[in-house]
Amino acid sequence: MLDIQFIRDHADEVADKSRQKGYEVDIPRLLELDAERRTRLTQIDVLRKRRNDQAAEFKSQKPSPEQIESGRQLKQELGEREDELARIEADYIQLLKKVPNMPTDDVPVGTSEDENVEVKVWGDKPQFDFEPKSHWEIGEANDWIDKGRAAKVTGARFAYLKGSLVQLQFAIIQFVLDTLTDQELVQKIIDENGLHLLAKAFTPILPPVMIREDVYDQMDRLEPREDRYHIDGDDDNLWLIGSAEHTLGSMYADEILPEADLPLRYIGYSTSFRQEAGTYGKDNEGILRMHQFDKLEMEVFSTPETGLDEHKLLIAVQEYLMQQLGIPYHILLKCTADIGKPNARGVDVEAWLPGQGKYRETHTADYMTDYQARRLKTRVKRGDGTIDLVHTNDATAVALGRVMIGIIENNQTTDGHVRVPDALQKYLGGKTEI
RNA sequence: GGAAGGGUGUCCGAGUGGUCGAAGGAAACGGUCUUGAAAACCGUCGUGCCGGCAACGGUACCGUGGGUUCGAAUCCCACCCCUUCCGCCA
Repeated sequence: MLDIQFIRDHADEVADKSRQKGYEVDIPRLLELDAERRTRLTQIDVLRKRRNDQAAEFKSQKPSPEQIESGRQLKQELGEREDELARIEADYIQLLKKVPNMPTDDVPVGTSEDENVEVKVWGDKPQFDFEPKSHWEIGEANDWIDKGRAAKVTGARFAYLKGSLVQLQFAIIQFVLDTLTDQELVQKIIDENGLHLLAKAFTPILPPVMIREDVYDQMDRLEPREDRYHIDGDDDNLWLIGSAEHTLGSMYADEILPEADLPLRYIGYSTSFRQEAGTYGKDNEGILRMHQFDKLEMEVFSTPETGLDEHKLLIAVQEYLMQQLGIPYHILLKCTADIGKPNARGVDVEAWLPGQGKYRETHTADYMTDYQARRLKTRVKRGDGTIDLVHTNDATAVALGRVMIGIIENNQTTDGHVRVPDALQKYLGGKTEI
């Protein structure tokens, strides 16, 4: 949610930028409701003061029947006014929640993901003296991926992963955890990128994979619901998370953190669940688009001043990991239409997939400024005693399925095996090929 | 699932109808003392909203929502969450 004071002060800008992000919000109507709400609130405060004064008077001397009657009338009027205000406020909040976060100045304006801007290309695309295969061809040949039996048991977009592919997944997990918990390495990445940040390692964390509806909504990630899985229960209102971000970013809701504790950097591991609504027929082969996939996710809580640098740190970590794994990639600065409602800035890393002959998204980095924190009420108490909303950042460290596709397709050998990236060999018992 | 207890400020914790935005303690911040530090002592010390240039004033908030009352942290109802014991169980 955006700060109403900011909207009052920058009404035109908010309307413009909301439109650029693809959200049509009636800002004049919102301001009208805001003004109405404030007028009513002032009137109600006057009535409340009268009630409080009266009550203070009655406590010292017994009220007469007439005084009790006037108090009763006051209560009734107050009740009516408060009901009116509640109705106005409900409309006001509903509209306020629709206003998206404002993009930072360097976010390109665009109307679809086609207008994302390529800002960097890394790595040489591998040259093969044979026709490169897709990951599903290699996966099936090696008995690593069984979608047929998964379809029987759970339906489309599920898979059994087997054998060496599973060991590869655990090797990547261990590699990433070792990397991000290494404070010296984090320091090195910060220094190399000229960031002004504390060298603090990431804390590994296993979050819940279910989330309460109210918290999901506060994170501003409940919509579109068609892409979420709801869990039916007698008295639970739980959803399956679509990303570890959902339960990581909300963990400090309603808390005021001491500034000395920041930044809080987490590396979470969890399964993610997505209905993939509206993707019928898209990416049906292989394991690129699944209803269920595992992911290592970074989440950072920071002061407002360091939020943007933390965002850049997360992108730098993504690059470091891809380079260590030797997967060619490029980076897209996402345009206004593609960054997402709570985002101020967003970047995608896309891996080169020789089997498909194109780049496909493997990572995303989202900078939310204080937009999520405002509704979650996650705040920081500064050294001088003032209270501010924290800034939140989340970013993929590794989406296991998609990164494994990158490894399989880029490192495939003539005889249909896969070369293990140097960085992972020690986690696979020294194996150089699977 | 059964039984009991409980949710109060950054934290711990008192408070069963008006004198309570809330005792006391801790932490934090400022100061005195000290060569310095610790200790001791003094002081400051919740958040949101509305109005105001500001000092400040008003109002709301004691898990959430409703109710009773002239008046609710305190009484009633519902819900959420936590703890303990029993049952079941990876």
